[in-house]
Amino acid sequence: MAPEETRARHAELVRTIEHHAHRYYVLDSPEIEDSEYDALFRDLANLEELHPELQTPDSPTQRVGAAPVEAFAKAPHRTPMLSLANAFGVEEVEEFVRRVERAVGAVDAYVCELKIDGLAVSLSYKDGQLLRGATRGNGLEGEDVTAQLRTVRTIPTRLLAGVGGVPAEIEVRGEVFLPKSAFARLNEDLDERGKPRYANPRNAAAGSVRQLDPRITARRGLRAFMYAIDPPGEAGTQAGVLDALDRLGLPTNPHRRVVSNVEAIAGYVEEWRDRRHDLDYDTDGVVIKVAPLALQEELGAVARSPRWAIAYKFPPEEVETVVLDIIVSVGRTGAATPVAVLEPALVAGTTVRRATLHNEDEVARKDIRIGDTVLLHKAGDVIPEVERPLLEKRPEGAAPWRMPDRCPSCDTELVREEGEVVRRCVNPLCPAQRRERLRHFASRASLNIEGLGEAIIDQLVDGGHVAGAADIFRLDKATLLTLDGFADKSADNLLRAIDERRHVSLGRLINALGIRHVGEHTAFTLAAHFGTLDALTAAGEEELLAVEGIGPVVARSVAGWFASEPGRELLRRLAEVGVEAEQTEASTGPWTGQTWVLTGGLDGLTRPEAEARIRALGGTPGSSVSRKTHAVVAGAAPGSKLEKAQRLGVRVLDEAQFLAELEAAGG
DNA sequence: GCACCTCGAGTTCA
DNA sequence: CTCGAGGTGC
Repeated sequence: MAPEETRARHAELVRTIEHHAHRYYVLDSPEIEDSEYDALFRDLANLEELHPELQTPDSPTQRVGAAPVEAFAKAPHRTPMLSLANAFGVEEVEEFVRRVERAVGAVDAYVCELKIDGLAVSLSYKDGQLLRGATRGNGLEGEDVTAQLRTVRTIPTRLLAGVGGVPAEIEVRGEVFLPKSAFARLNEDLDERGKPRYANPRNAAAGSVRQLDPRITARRGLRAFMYAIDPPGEAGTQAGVLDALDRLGLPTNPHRRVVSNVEAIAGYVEEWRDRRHDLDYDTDGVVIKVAPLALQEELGAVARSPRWAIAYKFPPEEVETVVLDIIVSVGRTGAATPVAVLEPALVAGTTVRRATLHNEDEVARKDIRIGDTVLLHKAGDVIPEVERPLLEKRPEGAAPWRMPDRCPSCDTELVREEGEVVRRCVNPLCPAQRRERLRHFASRASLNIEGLGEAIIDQLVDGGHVAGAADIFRLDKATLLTLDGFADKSADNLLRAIDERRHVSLGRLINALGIRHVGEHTAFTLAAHFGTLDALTAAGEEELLAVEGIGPVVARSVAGWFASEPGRELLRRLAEVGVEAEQTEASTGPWTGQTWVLTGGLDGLTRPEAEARIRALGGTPGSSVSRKTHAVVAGAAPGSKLEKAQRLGVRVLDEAQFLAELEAAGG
């Protein structure tokens, strides 16, 4: 290559890389894959290696590769980095607005910004060049992490020159964070190398910035959003500050909003309470700032926080709480499950009092003891999960938990079968099991008797009105009226709901019987194969084994149930009260053989509706993603299934595309 | 015999 | 959602 060509190629690479980096931080919209970016980057590095004279201090390649340092130098802040006062409810935000407006009169503009859960930093630029990067530290003095922050792709080493040129000397402040996706990759990598994981993205970001070797920082994939600038220059409001940062090529968060009253602030908070889960970074709240900088100055600061801003904190997703007790609940199959009774704690918007501990091995593995202070979070934002005990807070004398030997409900011995993890109560007459079987019988996937919920079943059992499933169909109005909260109308409604279920689909009825190893899916498979309850009753183990998806364990369980005295008795009594199965036919359609998996919330239709429409076309609604999954429909706030689908290369549709495909298929 | 997919069972709160 | 375990295919 001729020297001028080389020079031109070098300049082009630098321009392209800076352009893409700019898309990343100003617009938060990557145009290209990381791998493509990395390839461009390698080209540039190779070129500079061959032609060192082309390399300048602000070349993108100079972001990485600085030598490790021994320790961090102290970095005093020119003006203190304040922290914000917190508001834990919307009322406290209202209070803040009142306080502000009492002091300076009506305010017509507030800026709402997402509060990024990362690490506060300050960047100093001189004549447009990144001079120093520092952590917040104690607010007065932080640590000099210039070499580390230089590796953050979205932090420009050189500011863009706008219309007015680049300010001679400025300091900007913001938050450095690790995207959730990069966090997941990092932990996977640490696992592989047998190193301890980071507990959350914030810790990982802090740990990555505080790497003495910036080359390690460079590999972590940190990003940043800036929100303050000093001096503000022409900007007259906080919104103007953010725009000015954009113009300089500094990364800002795009999801900000200027509002004029407290209702609109509450609206922003409400909107992002859920939407934030769709972002690839953690947010722990919303920062509300009085927009005009003149008013900010007038309001000033008290102690260590400004009076013109407040941080609204979302309810925490992870909290500490105390295990008051570990009780054992008995399911319909007799399975004894340990459940932690907790000091009520607010997590992700709800008060949690209990959390399953799955089984005794799990309790032992996590070593959870009564009296322990534990870390509690919500798996998939719904199911509370005890993560781990905080050993440093363990009370003296707390003993390891032991599974009881006897059923808490009927005092029968609990048996743990060879090779199984669960212990079971083997008494078929156990009251706890009987109650759970009734709940299962009436539940949504079984007979779906509307209005016959757990509380009412408990009352019916406790009052001696119902012992077995068939007794439900013998209930009369006088009995119902003796129950709590039942009046004329509610009693009639429940009786009608029960009566409607004397005719149900065979699949539902089989599921309702509560045969071990037979759930919703297998029940419908059996219904489709045998067609009638009589045919299924007559089927032997061999005949069952021939059914696709039925193996020896299930075949034995089904045949055994229909041959057993309690099984035959239940069938006899159900027939007596007029419960009959309807013939069911397997539906086939354009989607036969396709498994569709739904994740996240749908807008236009409910989950059961969506599943019904998939079935109507012959498809199968699935619950977990594998390579064989036909497609994944990702609604709002999709869970881990989306990630898995992407990893396996399974097609992902949004709700609109899903509806379009449904219509196209004739459903 | 193993890997991978599916399914069952248990659980939380409003 | 998670865990364990049954079923199937290589």
